[in-house]
Amino acid sequence: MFDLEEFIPYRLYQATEKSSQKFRQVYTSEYGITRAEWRVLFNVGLYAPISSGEIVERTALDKSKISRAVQRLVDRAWLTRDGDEKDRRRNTLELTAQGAHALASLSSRAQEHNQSIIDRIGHEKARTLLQLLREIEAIDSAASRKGACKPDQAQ
Amino acid sequence: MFDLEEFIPYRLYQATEKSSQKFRQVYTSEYGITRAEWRVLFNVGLYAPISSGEIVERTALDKSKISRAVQRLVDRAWLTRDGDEKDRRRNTLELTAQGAHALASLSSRAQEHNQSIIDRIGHEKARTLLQLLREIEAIDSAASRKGACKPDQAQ
DNA sequence: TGACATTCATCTCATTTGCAACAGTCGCAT
DNA sequence: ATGCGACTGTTGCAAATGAGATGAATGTCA
Repeated sequence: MFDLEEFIPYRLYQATEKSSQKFRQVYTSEYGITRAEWRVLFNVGLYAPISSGEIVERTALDKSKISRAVQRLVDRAWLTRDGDEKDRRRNTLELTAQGAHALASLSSRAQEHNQSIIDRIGHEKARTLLQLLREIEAIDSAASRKGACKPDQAQ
Repeated sequence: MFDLEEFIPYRLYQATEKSSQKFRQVYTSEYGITRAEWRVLFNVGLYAPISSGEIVERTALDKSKISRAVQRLVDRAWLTRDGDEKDRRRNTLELTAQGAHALASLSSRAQEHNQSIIDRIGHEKARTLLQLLREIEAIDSAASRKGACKPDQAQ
């Protein structure tokens, strides 16, 4: 009989939720942003100048979700969104000073949070886990598909 | 500097989405159910008779989400929902024959899907991964909290 | 017993979400 | 240049969602 407890996507989901809980408290309660906004902020911080579409690829979130998250961050003056000069369909996103400050603060909290997880399970195990997760992510979704695979989820 | 790529909750989220993509196609396109409904179905299959509240605890999904998922499955005649005789606030959920049939079918698909992941990364690595995920899940969220941690998430 | 807090599930309502449709832009063959 | 398909990001809309309120059942304790 099939055992739900051994079903890898299920275990991954549960571990994701558990490991995210506290940090979600931080960015929702203290900073008033959503997970999508947090994703966008971090990605702009690391890869700016970057377009919305590139963030969609990196995060595998729906493009409309990214579009609206970007809009809210621009409204909050954490990001600037300028038209790309070479391709005017695209946006170019960058941090404002205020956004950079918020990101620095959140980064620090994320670092603490990550360290507490690593401390909990041990450094070696954490390294192993990250490596395994990268292998899971590398699964080629093009294999044996009937149609295109959609990102994001209803849950 | 903080590295998003090494942030365990982020890697977990990405791996979860990637590993769930194809199977989500199965239960959404072919069976027309949501992730929450799938969770409920499996949990009732494994632990029936079970109440809505117990599923909330097991899945860490929001109680209203579970309530509505149960409602839809009852409407679809995959579940029965009877009042508990000893505590009439509670529900007792069980599969109908039709629900059991759907679950058996979905289980088989889930088994295939899980096996394809295991084949991809290797049996030993899969075992290691599951063990590590269980350790992550076991993180005690009671440590150093200010308020209660909420389950589930936005987005 | 009676008063009152707690628990369970559902429901309400404002907000968020995913999907599809859309407008604007580009690449490229003609 | 022109037509046309592919792409980028936004928006409309129905459906899903989360937080808190509600109603009913139970527990607690004097």
